[in-house]
Amino acid sequence: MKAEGTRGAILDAALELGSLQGLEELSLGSLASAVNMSKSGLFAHFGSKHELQLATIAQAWEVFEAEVVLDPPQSAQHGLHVLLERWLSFYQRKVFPGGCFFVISAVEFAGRADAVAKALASAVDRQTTALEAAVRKANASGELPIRKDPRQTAFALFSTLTNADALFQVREDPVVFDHARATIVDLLGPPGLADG
Amino acid sequence: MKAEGTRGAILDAALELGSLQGLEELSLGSLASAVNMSKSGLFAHFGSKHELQLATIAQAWEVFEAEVVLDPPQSAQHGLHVLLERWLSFYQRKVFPGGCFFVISAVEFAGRADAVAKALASAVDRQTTALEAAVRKANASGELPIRKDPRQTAFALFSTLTNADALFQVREDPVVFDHARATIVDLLGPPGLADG
DNA sequence: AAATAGCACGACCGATCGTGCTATTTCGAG
DNA sequence: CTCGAAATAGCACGATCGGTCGTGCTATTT
Repeated sequence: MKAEGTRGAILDAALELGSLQGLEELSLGSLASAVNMSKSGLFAHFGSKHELQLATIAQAWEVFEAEVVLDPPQSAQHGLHVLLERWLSFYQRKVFPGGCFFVISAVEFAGRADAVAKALASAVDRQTTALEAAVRKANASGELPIRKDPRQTAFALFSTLTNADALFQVREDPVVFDHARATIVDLLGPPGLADG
Repeated sequence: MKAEGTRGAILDAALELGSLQGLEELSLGSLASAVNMSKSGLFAHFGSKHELQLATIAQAWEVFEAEVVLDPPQSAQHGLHVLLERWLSFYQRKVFPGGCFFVISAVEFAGRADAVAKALASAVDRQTTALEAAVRKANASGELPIRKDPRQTAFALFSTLTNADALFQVREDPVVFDHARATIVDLLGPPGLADG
C-alpha cells in the first residue's frame, strides 16, 4: 500500500513521523530530511502545511481502509470478528508506528474549526460507522448469539480497539491485545454460535 | 483544588493549555501571557521546560486524584460504580478542558526515554491500578453480580472511560457518556444486586 | 536545435521557540 | 526607614518554525 513517486514517498514518511509525533509537530524540515530532500523542494508538492496534513490524513485512511475495512472476500459468516481481528492486527503490527493516527490526532485538533480538524473527525466517524455497519450485518447474519444495539456496541468495540492501541504504545506489552480479545468476547459473546 | 501562589497559578494555566494543545506544544510564551507574566519571570520558577512539564503532570494527577480517586466517605457498597461515575463526570465537566491529560500525553511521549514520558506512563499505570483495586474490592464486597477478573475488567473499563472522553472531545456530544454507562452495565452487570 | 515545463535546490524572511544573563521591582525582617 | 533576599522583568542568544524567492537542472515538446 506504499504510494509511488516522490509525493508518495513524502506521504509515507509523513505517515510514519506524523503518527509518532502528531500531525502538528511533524515539521517540514524533519520530514524533508527524512526523505533526503530540501525543505523547499518538498514544500512545493503541497503549497502549505495545511495541505500536507490533509494529504497525510487521506493517505492514512487509504492505508487503514485497505488493511482493515475493505472486504476480505471470505467469511461473510464471521464478518464482525474478522474485522475486529484485522483491526487489532493492524495495531499490533504497528502499521502506523506511533499508533492510531486518527483518534490521537482528532483529539489533538479537537476544538479547532479548520479543514484538518474536520478531516480527522470525519475519519473517526468513518471508523465508528464501519464498526456499526459490521455489527448490523452480524445481527442479520446470525453471527452474534444475541442481537446487539449497533451504535452502542460500536462504541464499546471502538473503545476496546483504540485503548489497546494506546496502551500498547505506552507499555509496549502485547498482553493488551489479549485483554482486548477477552473484552470483545465479553461484549459480543463467543463467535460462531449461529453456524457452529 | 486550585493551587495557590504564583507557581500554582502558572500550573493551573499549564493544566488548561496543556490539556488543550498537548504537553509539548504548550509554550512558555503562551503560558506566560496566559498568566500575565513575562516569559523569563515564569521560567525562573521551573528552570527548564522539562521541569515545567513534570510539575504540570504532578499537578494534573493531584487534581484527578482529588476529583475521582480519593475515597468518597459514603458508599463502600457501591465503590466501583461510584468511582466510575465520578470518573465520567470528571470528563463530562471538562475539568481538563482539552480532555484526559494522561492518556493523550502518554501516547504523545511514548517511545521517548525522558522523565516526562516516564511520569506520564506512571500516571496511566496509577489510573488502571486504581480501577483494578476497585474491581477487586467490588468482588469482595459483593457489589458485582458475578466475580470479574480484575486486570481484564480494569482494561475494559479504562477503555470505556478514556474513549468516552476522546469522542466527547471530537464530537462534543454528551451522548457518548450514555454509551459509556451502557457499556459499563454490559461489562459489570447492573449495580447493587448484592444489597438491593 | 530551440523552447518549454516540472522539480528540486540553497538562501533567506519574520516569527517563535527554550534558555541564559542582568536589571529592576517587591516585600518582609531588623 | 533601611537592607537584603526573593520575585519578576528586560533583553539577547541560537535554533527552528512555516513559507517565499530566484535559480539551475533535466526532460519533453516543438
